[in-house]
Amino acid sequence: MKKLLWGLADGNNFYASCERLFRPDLIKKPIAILSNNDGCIIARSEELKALGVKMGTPKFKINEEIKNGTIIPFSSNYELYGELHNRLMHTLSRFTPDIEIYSIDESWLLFENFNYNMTDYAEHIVAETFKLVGTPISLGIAPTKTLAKVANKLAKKDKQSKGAKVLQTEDEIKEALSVFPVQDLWGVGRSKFKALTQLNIKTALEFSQLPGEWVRKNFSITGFRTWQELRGFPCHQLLEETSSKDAIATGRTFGKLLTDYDSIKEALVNHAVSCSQKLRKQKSYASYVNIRIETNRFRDDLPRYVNTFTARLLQPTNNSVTIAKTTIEALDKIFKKGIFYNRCSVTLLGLSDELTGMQESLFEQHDRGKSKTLMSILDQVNIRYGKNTLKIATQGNGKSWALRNEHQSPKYLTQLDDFINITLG
DNA sequence: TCTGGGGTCCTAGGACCC
DNA sequence: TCTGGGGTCCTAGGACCC
Repeated sequence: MKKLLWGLADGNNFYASCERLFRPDLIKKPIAILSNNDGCIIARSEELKALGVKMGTPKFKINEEIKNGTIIPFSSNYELYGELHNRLMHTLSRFTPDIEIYSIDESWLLFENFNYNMTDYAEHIVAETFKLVGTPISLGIAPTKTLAKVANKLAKKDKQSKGAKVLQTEDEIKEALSVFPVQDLWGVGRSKFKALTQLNIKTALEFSQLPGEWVRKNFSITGFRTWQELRGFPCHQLLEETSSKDAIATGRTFGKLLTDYDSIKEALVNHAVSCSQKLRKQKSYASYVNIRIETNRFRDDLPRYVNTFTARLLQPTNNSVTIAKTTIEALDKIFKKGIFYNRCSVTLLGLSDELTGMQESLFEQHDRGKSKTLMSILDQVNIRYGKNTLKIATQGNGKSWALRNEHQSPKYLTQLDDFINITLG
């Protein structure tokens, strides 16, 4: 019989660790990574957590601490995190052939018939990764993905654990689940937690001991999968890296409230262009463009307006100009005057693969070659000389809606000008 | 003054067909 | 006056994730 074990490896306070890698002076200091627009906190160093600052805290609530130097803020620097992510994943793939990248700082590792002492091996992976990449990780290993998540949290919590935890025997699993809060389980969100609280279910073990039929009936298929995985039956597989996305979205909150049509149009066109680039990168075509415009949901003093519109493209395309044009048409359907907007987004839907034969309408056939050449030149220039070197006319200059990021660190690994110079004396 | 962004999966219900 | 039933496909919206 095959022996399968799942590992979940994830970066400890990943964004904060990335920033700190280039600023050793910040070791042991509370670091806050801010969302786009410097809106709220999306990652914290251990020291910031210790201060009791919660995830998602709006930045203005820590302005005082930033000013007096207690908390060090960073605007998010996705180029830096992305590059360190690449190095992390590359390094982890040395330890098993079966790896699934799950997010910017997490990956699943599948160990099939590994005859090592898994605790030793897990500790080895953690130590080697830190040595080679420089950012610390934790690793949890168990018979299913859900249990590996549990093991990973225990590895993080237990300071004696060397960053690794393996749950293998029935007794080990039972003991771990008996003290694991049910709301911390992967797949249990606010709504399931509320339902479980009403049943007086507090631990993962108690949840796993509910009757299966009852769980299936009351918690839908996703809840049932969690239940099964807790009992050691794998429901989640390893997902292939090649699978394309089903939707591609770009959206941003504006730097300030906007009322004028032109600024919103400009922002939407930029999002449309950015979506189109992502679309071409995964080599697919979109059939629908969905746009959304809305007011600030926290401003009770202003009228609330949220509206979306989905426009069908005449035929599947990945041409930035066509998608931008359709985006503007969609805006014209839902734009209202006299409204204070604070965010807009574009989502491309109905994505189809380049390779799985598309129906071409007769009169557009000869345009497709031209469009492909134009888009490929656009992409090449922008990859080589930086984002938005070459733009389409309606993209504008971004001044009216640009976001704020006042605390951006250098792009140490991806911008030549930002590389650190080391002078050997 | 100031509250992120990009995804996936599931279900209910409407539209449409025969 | 009487007005089926079952299937599929699509979409909107909820829940959850990082």
